Amino acid sequence: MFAEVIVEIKASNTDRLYTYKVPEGMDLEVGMRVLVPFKNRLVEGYVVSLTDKPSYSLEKIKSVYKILDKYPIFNEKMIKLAKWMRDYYKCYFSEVFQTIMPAGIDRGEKKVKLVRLKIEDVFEEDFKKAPRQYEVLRYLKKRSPIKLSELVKILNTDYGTIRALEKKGYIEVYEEEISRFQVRDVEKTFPPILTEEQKRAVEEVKKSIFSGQPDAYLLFGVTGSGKTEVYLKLIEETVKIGKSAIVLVPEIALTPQTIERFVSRFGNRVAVIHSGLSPGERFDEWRKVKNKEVDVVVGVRSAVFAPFDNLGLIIIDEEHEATYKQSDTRPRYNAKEVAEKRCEIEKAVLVMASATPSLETYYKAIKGDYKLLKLTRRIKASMPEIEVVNMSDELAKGNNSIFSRKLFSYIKENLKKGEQTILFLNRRGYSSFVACRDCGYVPKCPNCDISLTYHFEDKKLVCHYCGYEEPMRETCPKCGSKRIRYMGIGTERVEMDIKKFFPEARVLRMDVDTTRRKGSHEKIFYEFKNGKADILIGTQMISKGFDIPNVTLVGVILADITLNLPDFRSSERTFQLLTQVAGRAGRGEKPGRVVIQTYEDNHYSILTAKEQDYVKFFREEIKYREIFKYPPFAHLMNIVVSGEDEEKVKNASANTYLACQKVINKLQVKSYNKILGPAPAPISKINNRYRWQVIVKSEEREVLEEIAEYVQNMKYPKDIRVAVDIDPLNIM
DNA sequence: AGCACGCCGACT
DNA sequence: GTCGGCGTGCTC
Repeated sequence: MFAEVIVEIKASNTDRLYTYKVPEGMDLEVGMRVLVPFKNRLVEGYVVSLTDKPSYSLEKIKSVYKILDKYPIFNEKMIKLAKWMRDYYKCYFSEVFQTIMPAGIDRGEKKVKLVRLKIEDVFEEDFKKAPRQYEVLRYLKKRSPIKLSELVKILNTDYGTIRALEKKGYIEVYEEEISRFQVRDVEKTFPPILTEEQKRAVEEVKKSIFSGQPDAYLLFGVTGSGKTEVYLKLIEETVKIGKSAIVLVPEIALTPQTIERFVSRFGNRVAVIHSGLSPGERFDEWRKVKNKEVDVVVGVRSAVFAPFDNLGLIIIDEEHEATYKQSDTRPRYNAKEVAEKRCEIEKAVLVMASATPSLETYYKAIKGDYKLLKLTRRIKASMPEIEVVNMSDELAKGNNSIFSRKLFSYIKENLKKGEQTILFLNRRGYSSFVACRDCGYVPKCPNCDISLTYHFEDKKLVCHYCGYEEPMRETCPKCGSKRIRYMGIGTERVEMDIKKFFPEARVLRMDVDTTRRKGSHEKIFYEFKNGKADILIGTQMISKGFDIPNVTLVGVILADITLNLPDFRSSERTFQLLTQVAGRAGRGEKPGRVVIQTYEDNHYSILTAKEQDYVKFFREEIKYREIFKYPPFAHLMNIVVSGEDEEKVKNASANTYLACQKVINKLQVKSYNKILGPAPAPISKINNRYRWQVIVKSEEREVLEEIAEYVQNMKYPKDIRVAVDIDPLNIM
């Protein structure tokens, strides 16, 4: 018997199958990890298939050295998915396997040290000089075995004492595997009665689930229309026929409140995967799935690889969210595409859901590639009233505060009525940059090409890219002037101004700076939900999953921040963000209102968000996409060349450009294509590395794949790095 | 002649 | 990725 193995080496010329002999008596299975001799050392590898006839000259074939797993970690379907990912994202097999493998697998099962009494007959006189040891033995007579850590804690003794007893042979210290599985203690809830719309959606998808037809749906439902309830019902149906379900949720929406909804319905049959898990905990959740202890996984991007072998349903909540795309590490995959492929392989049903679908998804839905389901009405409440305020008018009327008169009076009213307010601003810190009024000097990060953001609380200037910090000086370091101007606003500034104008208000702020510590996110959320504060100020982390009935006012402090980013998706992002934030208002009995402050009150993103008309936004935006050949009418590829020597980076990116052209000429591409650049990336230096980029547009993804393959195998100077992202969601 | 260094290719 | 082979060029 021979094993075809992918070796754990990240290089293009080793990214293929190697054949090894399976020694007599070795119980090797497909999907296991092995240690194999490679050249003159041992490397880790993944067994992809077993065969009788080797595809390599027999005399050169070596033998598998060792099996690393007790059971296979990938099944045939996952290996098929891995192959697809390798071709589709143009990366190495080993990178895919590493991605779909649970982090922490080598940590193995968690072990606990236990202490057991070996000799029952213990005489006090033997321990005249060691009373503490005697104490331990006396306790063990009552309770044995016991956890070592517990014993030490209870008797307030030390490990030396234990070791001494072990040496004398009175006790034994041994290890035992434990599962970190804790039984959750939650009240079970029962499904509410569904609305007609919800029922219709459920019935439709149910048909596909039952028939095993790998259909893909877009569930297009306005905020507050009860999408989660549809998920829960569909999962219930899936589990009923003995299959399992995966629910993908964006990180920021994976709040305790969301988890609770799933857990209260499915109890302990749910595993949760979020980014806060340690590798060991991650592995535990993975193992629960493997051991069939759960039927449902709720989790972030990587949960799409949950090792179910009877998958029936994948749900992607907030389908439009960019977090589903892995942009920093290879493979630069999109969990949405992977889910679609996995469903195809497993004959499972895919349900993508959003109140503001991505242009690509909605386009496919109306073309018929996805089945479109709609939820048009809110369950409890009506849609909130949205007003747009032009901030230049405010300025013209002599109001130079960051609050319009309208928003100001609404906040005041809400405080009086005891109702809650959410203020949204998608930028943290106090001011986005500072400038000297006299010489115009703007402090910049020495490592990155970006101005420093002023953080008032710790009186620091901070780089939001590399984390560089320096103290805020009172005088301009260049000309010594004391007249410093604070440009642009952040959440910290909003908080300060609210406290200034409404000293009686209880205020909370939620952004990266206030949620750095574990659990602080939950803490702030519950404090606000339980009415311990009147106003919550935050960045986009407050735009999702917040279902708080007493919130009747939402203020968008400045919508233009997202609108003016140098990215063709900025209109879409703005519309989505505004709709999502607005959706936080008036979710209970009381009606909600929303005030959007902006300098561009005629922009269609803002106008359609005000009207809460997604379709209208879509029709407007799709026109631009077609004219400028952006997705969904073409695919993009971003190639970022970086290095410490700017000249070398510039040269390398020029060569990259030529290579792109060469491939396109060689392929004789007739469809639309365009190579943009080379040009410095929008942030032209990060962490002392200069960055240049080449962007390629093509109607055919295959063209981009060819280029990606070619460029990634090109020879570059050794300090130059090239990062290729096909179908990027972010081209900064 | 002896060796440091960098490039290239192979690895089952 | 990593090791060894080999050519180049410098030093003893």
